[in-house]
Amino acid sequence: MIQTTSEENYLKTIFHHAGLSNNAVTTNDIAASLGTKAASVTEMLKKLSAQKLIRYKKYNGVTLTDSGTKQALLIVRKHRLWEYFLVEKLKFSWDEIHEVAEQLEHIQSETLVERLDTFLEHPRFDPHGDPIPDKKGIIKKSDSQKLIDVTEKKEAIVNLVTDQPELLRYLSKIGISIGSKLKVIEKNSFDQSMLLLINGKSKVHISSSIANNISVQF
Amino acid sequence: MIQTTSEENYLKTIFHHAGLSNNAVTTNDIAASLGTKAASVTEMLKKLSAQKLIRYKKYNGVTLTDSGTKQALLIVRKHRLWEYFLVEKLKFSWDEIHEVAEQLEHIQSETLVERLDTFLEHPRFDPHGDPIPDKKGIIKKSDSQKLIDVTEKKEAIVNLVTDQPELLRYLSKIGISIGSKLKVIEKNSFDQSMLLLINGKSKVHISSSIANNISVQF
DNA sequence: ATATAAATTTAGGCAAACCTAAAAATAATA
DNA sequence: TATTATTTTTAGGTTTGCCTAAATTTATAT
Ligand SMILES: [Mn+2]
Ligand SMILES: [Mn+2]
Ligand SMILES: [Mn+2]
Ligand SMILES: [Mn+2]
Repeated sequence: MIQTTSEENYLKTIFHHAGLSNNAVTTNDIAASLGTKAASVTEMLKKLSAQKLIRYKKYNGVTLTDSGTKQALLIVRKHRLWEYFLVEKLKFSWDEIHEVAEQLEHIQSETLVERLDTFLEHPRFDPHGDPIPDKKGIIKKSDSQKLIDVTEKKEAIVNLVTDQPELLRYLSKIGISIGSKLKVIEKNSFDQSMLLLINGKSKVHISSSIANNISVQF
Repeated sequence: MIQTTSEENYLKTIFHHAGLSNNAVTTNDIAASLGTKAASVTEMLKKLSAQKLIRYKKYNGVTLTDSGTKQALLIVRKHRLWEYFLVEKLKFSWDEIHEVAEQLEHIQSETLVERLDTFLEHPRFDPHGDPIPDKKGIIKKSDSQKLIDVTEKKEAIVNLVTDQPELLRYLSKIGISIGSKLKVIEKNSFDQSMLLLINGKSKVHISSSIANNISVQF
């Protein structure tokens, strides 16, 4: 069965909130993410539940069924493939793409997704480092940790940042991108802010809320 | 002001029916094209008229205003650019693209259109030979005539076919594509059917309804 | 010129997706 | 535990874009 754009957005939001272990997601969280009101969410949950895309028990939050997860993964796949396309082929910068991908992810055509994937040579990560689910919905998660949790003073490589335009523009400004080498020079235990050495060159001080949105691997 | 997908489809339909001289288009024609009912069309015409995208006088059909024409041209531009992309980059065949382009043409992002156009190196015609309006909405129309009107027995080159999947598949089957060289060997004055020589090789008999959907130049 | 037919508009409804305000259930706190 | 606060659901509306059926206007044919 084909979903409406709105239904797809709800599925995707539930997926993002639930995390890999498919935790229950609350009505309010969904409303906040989608910029709608709780009453609207409740209505939609009933519809999705009737289609067996979610498990819904009044007042108990929702989880995705296998079918719902599959749908959500396909939308995420499309979103990330399009983001990759926009950056690699159309030369968009990483902070300009999310909005457009939000529209493109709803284009209905199985052929389109697969041919796009082929054209792009099966990319594994989108421009923010988020993994692109394969055709079967399989995501291989790389081992990375949040920069804020890094204690060692070894060199770390940026492999994931949060897809938020303002953050992304700020990171560009201070010279951080996917693949950047970071060394934590100093960590303020009071406010969790950090002094970083970026690519062995510039020293930059970042707040904890920035550090919380960057992940690295060693 | 931003139009809904539905409004955009109405504008585009009116544009296609009106032709270059912007003739008045009837309610019924619009309804037939869009697969809606006349009553629904009347309703939408009022909305478009209120936005000054069309000139509408009850019972008198509609014409596009300059603003409406501009909008319609942009949608046509997007449709054709995406069709070109699907064929040239994603290796779709010319009969598979219309449906997908119908969706893609409604993606809202000026930057996207312009970067796509640049990426594709400013194509002038879509895969069916339809001209792609430039950024300013200017279409350069090539001098071509319908195959059905060809009398001379000179060699003609196919430069435009109607974008209808079934027709396109049939043309592919008999070996006609954009750029094919055709010579009219025989013309039946009773049913307007023709015997063609295609690319100097195969002889094929086509009905008038096929000949009516192919245009050529000399 | 009338009568009939066709095209168009109006009237009244429906479904999707949103809303606000009120009611009900659950959670937190005194 | 009783009270208060928060979360969620229900009830009742709105807008968009569609529908059918009936009324109206315009076109066609006798
Ligand atoms: Mn994104
Ligand atoms: Mn992303
Ligand atoms: Mn087309
Ligand atoms: Mn075309």
